[in-house]
Amino acid sequence: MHMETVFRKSTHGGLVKQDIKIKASEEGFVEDINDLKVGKERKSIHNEDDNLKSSQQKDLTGDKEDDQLESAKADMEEVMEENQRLKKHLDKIMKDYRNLQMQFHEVEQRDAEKTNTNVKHDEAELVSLSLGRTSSDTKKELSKLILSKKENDEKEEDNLTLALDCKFQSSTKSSPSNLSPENSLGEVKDDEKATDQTWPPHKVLKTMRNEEDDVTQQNPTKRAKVSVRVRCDTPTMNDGCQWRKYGQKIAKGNPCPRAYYRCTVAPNCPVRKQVQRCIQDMSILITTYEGTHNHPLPHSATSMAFTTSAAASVLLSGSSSSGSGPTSSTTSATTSALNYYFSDNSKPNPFYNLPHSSISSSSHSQYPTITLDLTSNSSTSSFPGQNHRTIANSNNYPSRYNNNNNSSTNILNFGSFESNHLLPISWSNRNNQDTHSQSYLQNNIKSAAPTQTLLPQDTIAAATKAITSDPKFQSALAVALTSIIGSRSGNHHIDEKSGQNMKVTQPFPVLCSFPSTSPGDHKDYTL
DNA sequence: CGCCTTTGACCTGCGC
DNA sequence: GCGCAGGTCAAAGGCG
Repeated sequence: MHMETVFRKSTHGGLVKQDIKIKASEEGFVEDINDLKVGKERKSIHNEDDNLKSSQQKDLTGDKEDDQLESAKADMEEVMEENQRLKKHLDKIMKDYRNLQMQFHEVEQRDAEKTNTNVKHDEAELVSLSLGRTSSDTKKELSKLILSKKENDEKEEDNLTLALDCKFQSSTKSSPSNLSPENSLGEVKDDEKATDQTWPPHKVLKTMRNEEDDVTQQNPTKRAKVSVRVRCDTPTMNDGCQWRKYGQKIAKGNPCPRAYYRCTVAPNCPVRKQVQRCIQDMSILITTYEGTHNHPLPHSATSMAFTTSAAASVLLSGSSSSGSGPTSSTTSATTSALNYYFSDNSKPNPFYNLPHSSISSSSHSQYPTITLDLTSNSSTSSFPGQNHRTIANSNNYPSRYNNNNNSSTNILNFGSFESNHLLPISWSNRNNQDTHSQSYLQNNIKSAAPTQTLLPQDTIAAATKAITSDPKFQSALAVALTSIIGSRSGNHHIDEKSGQNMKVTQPFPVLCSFPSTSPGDHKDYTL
């Protein structure tokens, strides 16, 4: 890995940054920040053109030429200063990258020692997480990082039962089903099938259907659920997939019926979702996804799938800290409640264009569940009485999603993010299937922001420090990085056989704002 | 006619 | 063992 910075001197002495690249191809990590070129360069060039013209009319205005020369010099200095700032920015990025790499190597070494003794035991415990990316050695290593970190977490917290197994299969071996971004939702290995599926004779049909689910057998005790809360006037949230309603129930505590949908994109797809109105706010639609698609996803569904898989990865990687009940960690300050910001730049969408959202997770129920709250705003909470400005338990959530009182479902809303840093994620509607919508995931964990004056700085610093020092946070971070890197490195063809255009034709600009341990010193990573 | 929704019955897990 | 609640099945009917 080395950084390559090329500065070219223009014919008029102006310093033009031609290209800045971080070459880390051996790690599969290539960063191109050509876009960092500042407008002042253009301004400089423009002024240099002016200088040319003025030189031709030298005999007319000598004083004017001097002024222009001085202004050009001033511009040059500005450009150089800007370049220095960019270099510092790059240095900071590289420094953090090296730190992560060093941590990775350390954990990898520890993992290698443990693997020999714990492989068989772990395989039965692990939840497969494949974020729908073609793999490279980098991702395998990163998955090892996540895995090993998870093992460390398990050692630290004996009660933990959830583990993470990122399976990045090689591009030559991966099947289309494994390329589905939603494949990360709590997939478990087949070896658990025998113990988990003991059907009575009258369940032959169900058994046959489960056997047809060739990709996965999902252990109901470990598969993750991803609940998405959005403001939506339509009966269901259009997430791009095709669903067939197979049931409806009045759940206790909520007069609004809960509808059960099954994915009909593929005949044997095990993915199901539940849709229910929030009792506290009928405009809020709660959609809970469960299971793993065993088929290529329509292009319009990949965004939501990616979002839910990322949320699930956060849940699975950080479930130990956010879990509730007897298995929950007591380190409530390190609760992995991250703040996800979504917006949509491809097409205005009243439902998805929600720049401020939050996620929370809980595992008090049978399945670990993560809730993506896309209804909340940093200034206006969708839940009466819920205060997002504090590190508060979201006990005002509907009881189904947060009926725990053990501080296990926390929301850390670290305030709003500057609008120019917001990068969008689009959950495409069927209406724009023909357009190449860009999917952006921005995973922001805020350390400090000007808008959070209501939150004591020491509280912010303590919480931020607790989170960033939490190995589970690092695991979640690694998962996010893995998915991001994978999405960029491959221009991945998710579905080539079916002819669907699943190719990500544009880069995947994701900006992660990683918190530092001191307020006001957060680092921005443009991936 | 095929697909989808509706809806009551049935199954299963869990708590008491 | 019983009751409750959640989840699923499948027949019936609607709709394009």
